[in-house]
This record gives sequence, C-alpha cells and structure tokens, in this order.
Amino acid sequence: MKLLDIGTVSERSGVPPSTLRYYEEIGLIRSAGRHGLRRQYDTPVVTQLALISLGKMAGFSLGDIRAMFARDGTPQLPRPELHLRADALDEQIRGLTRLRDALRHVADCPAETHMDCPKFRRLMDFAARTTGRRGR
Amino acid sequence: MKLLDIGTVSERSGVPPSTLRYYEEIGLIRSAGRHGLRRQYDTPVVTQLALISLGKMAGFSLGDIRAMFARDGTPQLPRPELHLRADALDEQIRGLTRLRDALRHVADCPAETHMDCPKFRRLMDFAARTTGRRGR
DNA sequence: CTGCCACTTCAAGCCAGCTTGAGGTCAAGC
DNA sequence: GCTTGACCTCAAGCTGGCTTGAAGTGGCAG
Repeated sequence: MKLLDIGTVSERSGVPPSTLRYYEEIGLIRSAGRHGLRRQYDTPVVTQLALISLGKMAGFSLGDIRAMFARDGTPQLPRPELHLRADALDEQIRGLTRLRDALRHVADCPAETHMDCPKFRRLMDFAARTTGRRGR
Repeated sequence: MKLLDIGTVSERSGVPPSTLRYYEEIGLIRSAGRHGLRRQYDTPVVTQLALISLGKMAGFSLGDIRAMFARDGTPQLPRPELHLRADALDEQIRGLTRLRDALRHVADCPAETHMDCPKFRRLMDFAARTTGRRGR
C-alpha cells in the first residue's frame, strides 16, 4: 500500500498540516505510520477528508462526523440515520429558503423604511418566535 | 415614552439579561437610561432584537449586524449587501440540497459499501473541490 | 558529513459569542 | 425600617475549531 506524506495529503486535500494533526488528535482520521517522525497516510484519507468537508458543509460538528466513520476510515452510515439526517437537512433548507426569499424581498422592497413592509414584519415575527423558543 | 426594565425586555424577546448587557457593551443596542441601577430600554428595542436574531440566522456576525442599524436602532440595510447575503444563502442551499439528495440516494443505494456508489463518488468530488479552493 | 528544512511535540493563544461567579446596590413590599 | 431579590460591575471562563511559537528531530541533497 502506497503511503502519502502529510505534506502531500495537505496539498491534495487543501487541508493544512496543522489541521491534519488536529484531526488525528481528536480521532477523526488516523495515520498509517511514520517515516522518521513524519506522519504517513493511506491514500483513502484524502477521500475521507473530502467527506469530512462535506459533513461540515452540512452543519455537522467534528464529533458528529467522527461517529460516521468506522475505525478504518470507511464511512459507516446507518441507513435510518441517513434518512434522519436528510430530514434535518430538509428542515434546514426550508428555513434558509424562507430567509433568502425574505432577504431578497426586503432588498427590493419599495417601502420607505423596512419597518413599513408587511413581509418584513412577518419575517421578524418568525425570527422573534424562533428566538423565544429556547435554543440553548 | 414608556420604558422597559431589562427583565421585561428579556422576557419579551427571549434574550437573557446577560446577553442584553453584552450586546450593549459591544454597541449593538442602547439602553435609554436607568432606574436606580437597572437598565431601562425603549420599547422598539424588542423589535431590534428580533432583527438581530434574524441577522444571526442569515449568517451575519454581530459586527455586521451592528453596522445595519442607525444610532437610534432603526434598520439601515444596504440593499446590495442584502443581495450578496442572499446569494451566499443560495449557494449554501444548493450545497445542502445536493447533500440531502445524495444522502437519500445513498440510504437507498444497493451498492455493498457507500464507496462503490457513483453518486456518492461525485458528491465527494464536489466536496473535495470546494475544500481545495481556499476557504480561509 | 553537513546543512537544510519540513516535519515533530506541547502548550498556549485566538476568535466569536456568550455565561458564570463574586461581591455590591437599591427600589419596593411588608 | 428592614428584607428581598433582581439587578449591577468586572473579570474570568467556556466551546469549537483551529493556529502559532518555541524548541527539537531526522531524511536527503550536495
């Protein structure tokens, strides 16, 4: 199995070496060995890093993401779990879409001040409600 | 002008007093005076807090948000800025949608392991690309 | 064999956005 | 007039996700 130097992995993945070390420290990735002091990685780690990036985009924490890999780095995503995640994403997408539409509307709204715009008002009610309902 | 005690504002807005003090400290909101030691706020501050919550949902930093209010607390939203933020949301929504679809596909995919699935592969390529292109 | 320089470790630092704790004040209700 | 309890200030702490700095190591080109 061909191994990649940490510098090579960094270059190919776009992830800085410091971050790779950090990921290893928190158990998110694993190195395959050393060449002298230097970490060497199996080639699939590059793929894994892409997955990690993907997970971050989806709003998962590094801890969440860690739970999605088997010890060898291959994704172990239980199918029901995936559907749950997808549902959560749906929810998130709906919220963001609402927000985006409102933002655009406000940007183009002819009302003197934003406060005169009924859509803006409704949006704010929504914001106030979702703040009010405990988000600790 | 009727003034609200900090406790009242907290209750109505769902924002803890500690946060209200913090917001005031960073110049995000202003108190109208004191009753003894207690901060008193103008009623519109409740609306302003809803707006702040909205801004946070849209991904603005508190600093960004501060710049969106005039000194009296009324919103002064630069329209081009709003469009930019809406564009960013669009981008985020696109990514999340792609992710969700892939997630669902993978959940139902018959391939032995996720890595054998072409769709999954394509998704990862996408993730790798967007990571590689500097996101500092 | 020597020097280079990318790597190494470890601890500490940084940013945002708050929260927490200690010790103090004061308007209102009894 | 005294107690109560929500407020006050100020400093420090916390979470997540890293980065930075000092001091050390070791493979490889010359």
